[in-house]
Amino acid sequence: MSLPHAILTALLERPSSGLELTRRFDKSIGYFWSATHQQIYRELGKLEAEGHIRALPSEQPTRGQKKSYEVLPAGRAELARWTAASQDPKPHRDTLLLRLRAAAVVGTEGIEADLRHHLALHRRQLAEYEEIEQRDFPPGKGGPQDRLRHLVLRAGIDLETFWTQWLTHALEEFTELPDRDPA
Amino acid sequence: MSLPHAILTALLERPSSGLELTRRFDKSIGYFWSATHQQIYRELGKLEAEGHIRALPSEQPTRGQKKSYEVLPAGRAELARWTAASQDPKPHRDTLLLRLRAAAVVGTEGIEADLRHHLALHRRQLAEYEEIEQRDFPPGKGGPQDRLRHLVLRAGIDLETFWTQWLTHALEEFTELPDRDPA
DNA sequence: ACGGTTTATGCAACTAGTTGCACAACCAGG
DNA sequence: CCTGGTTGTGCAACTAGTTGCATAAACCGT
Repeated sequence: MSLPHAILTALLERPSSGLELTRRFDKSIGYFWSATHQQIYRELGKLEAEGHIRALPSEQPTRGQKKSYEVLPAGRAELARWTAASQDPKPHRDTLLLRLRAAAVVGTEGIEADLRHHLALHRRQLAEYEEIEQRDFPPGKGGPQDRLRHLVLRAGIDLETFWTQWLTHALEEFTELPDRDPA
Repeated sequence: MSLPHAILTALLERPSSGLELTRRFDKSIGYFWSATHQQIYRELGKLEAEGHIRALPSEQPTRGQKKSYEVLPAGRAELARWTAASQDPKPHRDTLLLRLRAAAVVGTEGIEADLRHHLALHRRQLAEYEEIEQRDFPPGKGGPQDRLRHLVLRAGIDLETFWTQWLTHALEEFTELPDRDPA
């Protein structure tokens, strides 16, 4: 039940069309809640039907015509309600760790290359986050809103840092491992 | 497409019935790939139909009768194939970070209590992992299989460590925050 | 031998997310 | 002007995971 609230947050930050939202998800909110454009369009339809958002009345659009949305008071209220309500953390899932565990049983064939691949991706993401931090959060100032957003970004940075370190360590272990199949 | 492979791994480690699997998922594999008993039963049915596993022929069971499964060669081969094949990491989703971002727009009401709740859960999980580490991975020895499994456990420990630190830091920030609504 | 609890398996319906494709408008270049 | 790429919206079908419930046997006290 998070996607509609992710969209409400994004729309409160700035009213947008479906595609604009999709792009903004790709490089901001999507870092911790990704969504495809189809999910977003479907959800926009629902939110509009529920009276949480409305299309900006600039022109009446048809297919292929841009359509922007803004949040209505009911939508803001719903977002505030959801934000304040406590939620149990969903168990997280990680395919790579699963594969490593499987590798302990059926052999490590092929995994090392993939560890390198993941390492490269995490390094790239880390660099991107750090760039954003330098651009958007210069040291020492910013109101409460900025403090919160910075906190979220820090989580991203620290997570990526963790993964690059862990993957580096894992690769070191691999070089020490006898490379025969343990099965 | 990970659940069947998680099950194959678990069954290779030890043949089990559906409920035994469910319990083992709750306190081992489920740490990074959780599943409910319904998912597991459904998947066991599919895996059996595909010839990847078979019911141990101890007795012919009906409803309410324990039924254990073991992995067939075809199942082991499939697991090896899947383990070796490279996969793109799935984007991860985190409701708490999303809520924090929403809080920057609609106010921080109620979130602080939940941060404390999450902190408690992560601390508990961390303690559990560390207990497992002491019990199952005494320093200095172990074959390649143990090295790999320890590596996976380390990822869990380091992740929980990260979260406890980040949440602690976040709570500190909160005490410094003016507690009025930024909206 | 009965009734209640626990153990164990399973179906059905639902919710969320993904994939593949269709289609309209709009914008260049020849 | 028409053709082919890009932008933007959207439907339909599929896959994965969750929730709620049904059912059967086993075990246990009285």
